[in-house]
Amino acid sequence: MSRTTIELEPALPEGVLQIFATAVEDAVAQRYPDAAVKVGFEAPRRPEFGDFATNVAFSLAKVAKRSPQDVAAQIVADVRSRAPHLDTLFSSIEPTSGFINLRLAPGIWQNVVAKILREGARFGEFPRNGKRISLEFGSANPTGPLVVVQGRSMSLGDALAHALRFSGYDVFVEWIINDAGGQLDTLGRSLYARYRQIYDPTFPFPEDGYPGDYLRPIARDLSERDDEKWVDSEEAAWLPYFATFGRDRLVEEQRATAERFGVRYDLWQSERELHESGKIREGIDRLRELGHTYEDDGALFFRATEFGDDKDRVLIRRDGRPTYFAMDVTYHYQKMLRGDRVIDILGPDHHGYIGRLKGLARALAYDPEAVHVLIAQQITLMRGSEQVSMSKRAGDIVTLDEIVDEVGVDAARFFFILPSAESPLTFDLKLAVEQSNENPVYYVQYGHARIASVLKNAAAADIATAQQNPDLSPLSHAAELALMRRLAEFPEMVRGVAEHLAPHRIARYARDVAADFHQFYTECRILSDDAATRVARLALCLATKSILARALGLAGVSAPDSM
RNA sequence: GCGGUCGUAGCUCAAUUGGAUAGAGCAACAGGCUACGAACUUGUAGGUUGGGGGUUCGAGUCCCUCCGACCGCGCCA
Repeated sequence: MSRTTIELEPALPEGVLQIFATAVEDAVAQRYPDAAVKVGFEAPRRPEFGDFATNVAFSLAKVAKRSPQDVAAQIVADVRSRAPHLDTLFSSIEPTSGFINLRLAPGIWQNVVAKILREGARFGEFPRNGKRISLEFGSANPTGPLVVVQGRSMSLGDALAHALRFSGYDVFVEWIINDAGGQLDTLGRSLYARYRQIYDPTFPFPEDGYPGDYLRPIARDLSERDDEKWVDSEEAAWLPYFATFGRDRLVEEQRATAERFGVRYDLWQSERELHESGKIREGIDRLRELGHTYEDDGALFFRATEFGDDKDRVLIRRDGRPTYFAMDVTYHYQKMLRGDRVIDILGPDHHGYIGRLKGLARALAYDPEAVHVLIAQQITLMRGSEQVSMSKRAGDIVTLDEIVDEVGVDAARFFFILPSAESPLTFDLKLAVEQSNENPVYYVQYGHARIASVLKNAAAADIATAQQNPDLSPLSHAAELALMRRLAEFPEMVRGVAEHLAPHRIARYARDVAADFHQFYTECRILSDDAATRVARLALCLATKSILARALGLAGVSAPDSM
């Protein structure tokens, strides 16, 4: 395909497939007037079957009373005779065992490269669709440092947030601070014990207190500020003070860890604030208005059994205090008010909650299908072949900060989103520390750095031409076609992440792009003696670099020019 | 006991939501730099997708049933 043809007729894969689909529909309407078919395309798993395939012949086989193989062959023959110009758009159209396999002409893929170069970071971005999403992830109790589970939750959540924004949604990212109820008292008592131990090392630590050493520096700061002021006072006097002081410090540290991890939130919602501001009533009142509550034995119940739960749930205790569930009702009610969809990423111990939250959505007259709960499954930390103990009760926690110290943000974030959220993850610290090539982030980053290195060796004039006005027609080598085809998948990949809430696809896609580039690099000399080839390949490098950086960026991983 | 999630190569995980001969990485073995970064690449080997049954042109995917693992089931948070 000549260059002028490309400019006059910027045929992109989606458009070309649409043309083919229309041709097939016309042919089918002619031959089988009663059959209503929708022509869909999929990417075959095996590359020798081409770029795309359609399975229309299978659904027609019954109506046609013929084998799918015959139907497919007939359709291809019909389409060929009716639309001979298709030969300029496809390099092959073949019926194979019932499927119709399609291979696009190289010029179509070259057009995608040109589009990437033209649009840069905006390539594949969807227009704003006006839909709002409330997305919560990472949330932890304010009673200790963030650990590896929150690391995974944040990696998944932040990548998902990026993909959703890129797909046109307005995403509101939030964190709930569980700072109400008894656990904050436990925090206060634990912190108080650490404080007293500064003056008297034999001072007993509470049986159910939060072990580990992380409260000691906070206690030290407290003693520097207040000296021995609290040593002789009553618990009623010091408990609220210590609990609040501890919470503030720990939330501050959690926020710092999140920022270091590259994650920013639109809202840090304090549970206690929901209570104190009276907002806690709103969700409960809403349920009451809708007639889904009743009083029994002095307590207020939610009729959860009418919404699929196995038991009615208490909202207000006999003593008048609202339960955790009441807070959750209110919090989710607010999320439903500010989002057309609500997405929670929860820990593995909360998956009993999925049904309850969907039931709650129905009770609140909100579409349960618009509520999504993603469970970030368990992580097993290993050091070589030895499992790292992470018992919170025993106090031997491994903090997220320690992990980042060891392996860096890039490796941690990439590793955390590599498996799907529902799949348990085994994370070997020893291998990550060794920066062994088992850690796939280096593979992808190396691809990016390798391109940067080639560009450094290229002439500035060649790069300028490649960026601004390249003739891409020399790109026809198998490795070049495979790479171009991969780059073209980017928008569809991001859409898939958003639609299926599957951020792990970002990491796998980035790896695939890198693999296709490395193969291209091995098989094709970029800085060729032939000027036309050289400029075209430099253009392909620029497009690849842009897509790699974009994919890594979605995952929150840096794209270095050298490493 | 009830409910949820899951079970795929020796290990860690995919599989475009029902498509063709189930794919990658690591580990193992055998190859590839006098040229742009070998942190790369080519090939070989590795499987009854936990077992069995069903639905249909077609099942890792959907239904039933066993086996096994993890987890939830409080007027705790």
